[in-house]
Amino acid sequence: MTREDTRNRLFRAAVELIAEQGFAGTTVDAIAERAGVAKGTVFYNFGSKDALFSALLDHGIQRLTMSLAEAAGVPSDATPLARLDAVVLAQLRFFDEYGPFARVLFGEMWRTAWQDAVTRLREGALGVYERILADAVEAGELREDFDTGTAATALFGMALTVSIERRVLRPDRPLEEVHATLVELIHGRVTKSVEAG
Amino acid sequence: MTREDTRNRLFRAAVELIAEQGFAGTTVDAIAERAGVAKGTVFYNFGSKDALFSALLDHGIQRLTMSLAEAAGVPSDATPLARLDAVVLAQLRFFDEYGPFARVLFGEMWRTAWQDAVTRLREGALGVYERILADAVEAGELREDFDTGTAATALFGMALTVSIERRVLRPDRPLEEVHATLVELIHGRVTKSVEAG
Amino acid sequence: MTREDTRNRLFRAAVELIAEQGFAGTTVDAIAERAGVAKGTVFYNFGSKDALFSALLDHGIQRLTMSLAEAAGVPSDATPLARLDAVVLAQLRFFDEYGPFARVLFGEMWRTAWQDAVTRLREGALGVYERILADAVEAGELREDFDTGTAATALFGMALTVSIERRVLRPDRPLEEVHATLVELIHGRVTKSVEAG
Amino acid sequence: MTREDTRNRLFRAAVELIAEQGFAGTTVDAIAERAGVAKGTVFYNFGSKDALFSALLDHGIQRLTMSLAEAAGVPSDATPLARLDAVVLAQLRFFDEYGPFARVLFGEMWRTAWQDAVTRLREGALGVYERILADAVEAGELREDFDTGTAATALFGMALTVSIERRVLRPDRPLEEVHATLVELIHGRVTKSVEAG
DNA sequence: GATGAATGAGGCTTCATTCAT
DNA sequence: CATGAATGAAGCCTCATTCAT
Repeated sequence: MTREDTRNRLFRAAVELIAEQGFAGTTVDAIAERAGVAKGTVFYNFGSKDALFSALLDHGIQRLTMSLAEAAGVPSDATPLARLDAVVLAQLRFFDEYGPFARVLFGEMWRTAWQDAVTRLREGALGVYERILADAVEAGELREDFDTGTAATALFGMALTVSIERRVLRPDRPLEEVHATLVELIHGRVTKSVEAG
Repeated sequence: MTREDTRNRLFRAAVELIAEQGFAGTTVDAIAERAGVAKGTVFYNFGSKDALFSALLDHGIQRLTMSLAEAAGVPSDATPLARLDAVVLAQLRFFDEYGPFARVLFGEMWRTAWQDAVTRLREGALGVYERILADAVEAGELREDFDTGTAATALFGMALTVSIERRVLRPDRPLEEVHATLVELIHGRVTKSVEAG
Repeated sequence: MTREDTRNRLFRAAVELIAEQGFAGTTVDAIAERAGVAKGTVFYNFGSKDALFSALLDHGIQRLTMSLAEAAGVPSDATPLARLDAVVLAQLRFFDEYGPFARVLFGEMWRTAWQDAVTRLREGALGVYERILADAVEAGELREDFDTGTAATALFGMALTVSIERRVLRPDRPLEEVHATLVELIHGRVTKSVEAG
Repeated sequence: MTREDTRNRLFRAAVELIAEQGFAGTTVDAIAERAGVAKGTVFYNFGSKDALFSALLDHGIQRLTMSLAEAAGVPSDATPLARLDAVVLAQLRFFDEYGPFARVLFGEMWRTAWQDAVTRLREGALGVYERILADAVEAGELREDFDTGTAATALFGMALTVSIERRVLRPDRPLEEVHATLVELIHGRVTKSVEAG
């Protein structure tokens, strides 16, 4: 499957380069060179730089969604809270493994050009968070009119921002410690002694 | 002060356009046109497109830092927790008012080109969060080795992400409700009934 | 004869597309697609895009020449003038049937690249006109030093231009009316009343 | 007027090159080089290669129309027939002087891309012919239902084709002889002895 | 005979920057 | 102080052609 091989190599090269230098800062020349093919091959396989990026976004979002969804469902009888922790950890792990993609998502996602991708992200990754929160509402753990949409975005953005900052400024910090801090934050340990006091 | 006028108009035009189309997607031509001046004037006043953007980032970060710092300090005798809420509200308000800037920050901040700006952001805006958390540690409200740096980033990223999403997808939602949701999240209301149960 | 089939389909596709978009505006990809074959097949059968076009021009010029020659010779004892009318009608009919070819001829014939084809056209189609005019000279119907070459070109260009314009702007107009107008023009009806007066 | 100078030089260079090699065969690089400016200047002044060509077509058509109209109107009391001869001569002269333009017109005019230009040509240059023929109809020199539109196209195409052929194959032939031949053709000298006989 | 993935030279276009006015 | 015409490096993209299957 030569064709598929070529596409995959281009994919990988594009993700890496765009993560390093942004979409605009990455030339098709560079992508082709890193993939070890001629420039024309990029266009033969994807039609345009934009289309390549779009396919790339789709692919990443799909993988991210699957990772979070899997974490959210195992074990299926866990409390919403436990599942929330698992999803946050899954998100941190995903961006740890596919670090470049986090940067891409962060940097380019809000361009109006990729609104479709944003929609898919909302329905996919954010949807996982939102469903857990909705379960918590249903289970009586959150008040009826809790804004699960905003909260889902907040949790996702929190993990995303922390992931990027860790990569850029403190790559040596263990993932588990970061996760512990976030969990503590979410679970209200911050206010515990205050409320206790 | 014609000079200052021109600079301000260029500033505003640049922020708006970069927010809409990103840094790379914004041309100096477009900035000049929206500001109502000739293209040469941009270079006469700022030297280069990068320098304009850099000045713009600095300005925004400085204002943001001041907003957060002010919120953090009034009233000075409040508990760390109350001050944290106030800072989150201040951040939401800032991005509500200077919305385009949030997008700029979100999209371009992590480019290696603007590392200085990131550093200033850390020392400024994130510093405000971090100091409050440090106060909480000192006050015994958080355990000694709590990672205030990561938590500060998480809180900042949470408010930032929510601000942008609100502007893009739900601009009619009252700011206060969004703030209430975030505060609830941070304060552990999410887990309350669970822990209570 | 699969081979011949393929060649014919490529021929038709090429003529149509080149007529619509010109030689340079027509891609080998488009020709292959319209012919329903793979791109490589074009090169397998014709060697190059230029060679395909060349073969196409030759074929068209040969057919055109045959059409005109046939009209010029039947009946063989007609006056030069009657034969001229018949040739003009034949040319109009030819371009009515092979309309796209007229556009191709019109648009690309004068490129220095296809000088050979022009030569063949001169010797063929224009030659038919020229021979009739020469007959008229010989028959004393035209003065000895009448420039039959220029006149042949003029008559040919007249019919060609009118053919194209009819296809583009007035396809509903009956061919016979167009022919009548041209004949009237050539035969000097334009000046008749003047001369009569 | 540096700007206008530049535009004019680009104009001239473009006409020459496009006449020599066709629109598609002419690169913007070549146009810029012949005009003695940088490539970017072409786009600064005309926006695109297409726009340059469009402007060029417009300009040529306007000039051609003016030349023909002038010839058609002087002297104003001449018979329609005399004015027709004058217009044919004017067209030959125009293409003799602006020879390259004839090729451009001939080769590119029928592309659907330039339909506007074709419309202007019809209303302009062809209109001049048509008006004279209409005058002839009104003056009783032509029958009432004579198709002046088709005849105008025929006369125009005749002169156009002859002009190009002369440039390509017989540039030494005096213009006046060519004109004489065409006039003879139009005026029915071809048929004279026949009708007389 | 036919295919279609891959190529790479070459084209059009963009745009930050310069500079003479 | 400000202008805007001009620049040219650099980018995206097209497409005729090749070749292994």
